[in-house]
Amino acid sequence: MSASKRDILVRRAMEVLYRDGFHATGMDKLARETGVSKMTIYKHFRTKEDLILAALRLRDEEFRNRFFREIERNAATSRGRLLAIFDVMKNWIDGSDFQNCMFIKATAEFQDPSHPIRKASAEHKQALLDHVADLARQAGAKNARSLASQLFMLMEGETVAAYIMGDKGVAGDAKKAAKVLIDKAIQV
Amino acid sequence: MSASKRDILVRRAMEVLYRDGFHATGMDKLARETGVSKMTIYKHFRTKEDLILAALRLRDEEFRNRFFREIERNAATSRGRLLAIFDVMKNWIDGSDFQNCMFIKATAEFQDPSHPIRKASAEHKQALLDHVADLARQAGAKNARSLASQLFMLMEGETVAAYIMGDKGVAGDAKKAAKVLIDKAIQV
DNA sequence: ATTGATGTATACCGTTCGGTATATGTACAT
DNA sequence: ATGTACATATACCGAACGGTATACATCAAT
Repeated sequence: MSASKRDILVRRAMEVLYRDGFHATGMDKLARETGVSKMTIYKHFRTKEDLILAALRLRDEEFRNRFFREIERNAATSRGRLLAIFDVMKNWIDGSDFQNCMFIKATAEFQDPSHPIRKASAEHKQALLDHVADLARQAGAKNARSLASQLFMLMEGETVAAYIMGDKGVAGDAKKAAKVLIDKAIQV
Repeated sequence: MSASKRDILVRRAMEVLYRDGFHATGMDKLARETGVSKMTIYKHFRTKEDLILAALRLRDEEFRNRFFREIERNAATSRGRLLAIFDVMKNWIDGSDFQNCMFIKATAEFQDPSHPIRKASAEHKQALLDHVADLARQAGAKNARSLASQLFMLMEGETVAAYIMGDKGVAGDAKKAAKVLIDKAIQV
């Protein structure tokens, strides 16, 4: 199997796991939907858990890259980018492939905080938070870590609210709240 | 089986499902942990799904009651109660039995939005949001629905952030953000 | 003491779970 | 043409899944 075909396996597995859940998706279904036989899957991954971890790593990498590249495209200053977060959030939520955050889903399915899947999810969120904190620091916020934490919670809450209640335009309210919090933390 | 024993079954099932997840908890484990045999469980509930729904109904009722009773106990005015939400949130998160929101977990495990479990979860969140909106209206907020939506997202984000990252004192930041948003929406 | 009704424990149903042994393909070197 | 190395399809493993048939225990009425 070529290297690129292995990538296809992980990518398709990621899509199926994101769409259908982790426990609810069996290895037979993964083999069927990725077009790679179970035997071949197990050539590359020792266990289902290892495949899930590879899928999460791919998701983490792609999501963060796309997310922050989009933000940089939308605003030039650090302060502008803090607000642009919520434009990008809206685009994500409005997109047809939005199905909650994959890491929130993963965390909800695996109960042990020391489980590798839980650790990978925590690291993903920490990386997001750290990036927001960097922006806040660059923008000259009085308490950058606190502002970042506040905006981060808005992001997470917006994601969950949009998914559970079926949107209802929460994105607008999230951005309004973000603007108030940013203005308060970064006085001109 | 007495009526109260059925209540015990639902309560214990709720605790186990909340702790271990929905797909990861089989009927054998539920029988073992509730002390009620499978046969007897199926006398009262046609399917596992029906039992889950009963557990969610119990959780919804108890959580909302406790949550808002606690808020009323903590503040007298509507405006004070909007802020007190985040003290009660902190108490919940700091409690030893905090394991994320049961409805966020349920939503993460069941992918079909029209599934009864998803509907029950959406209704729970809608009821919470409505209550917050009532408080905002009573407090004389300029745009009560929008303020409620913003505070609601903070609540959800705080819950998820605390669970995924293992707290790290997000509650303090959530309350600070809430105060700013409330002050902005309710001018003295 | 015996009967009948009801509640429950046990053992089982077919299916699917994560994971593997094996047999068949297929491509290439000789 | 034939041997060889490797990818894959199939069929299978024991265990656990959601759900049920059945045998037994309990107790009230006679």
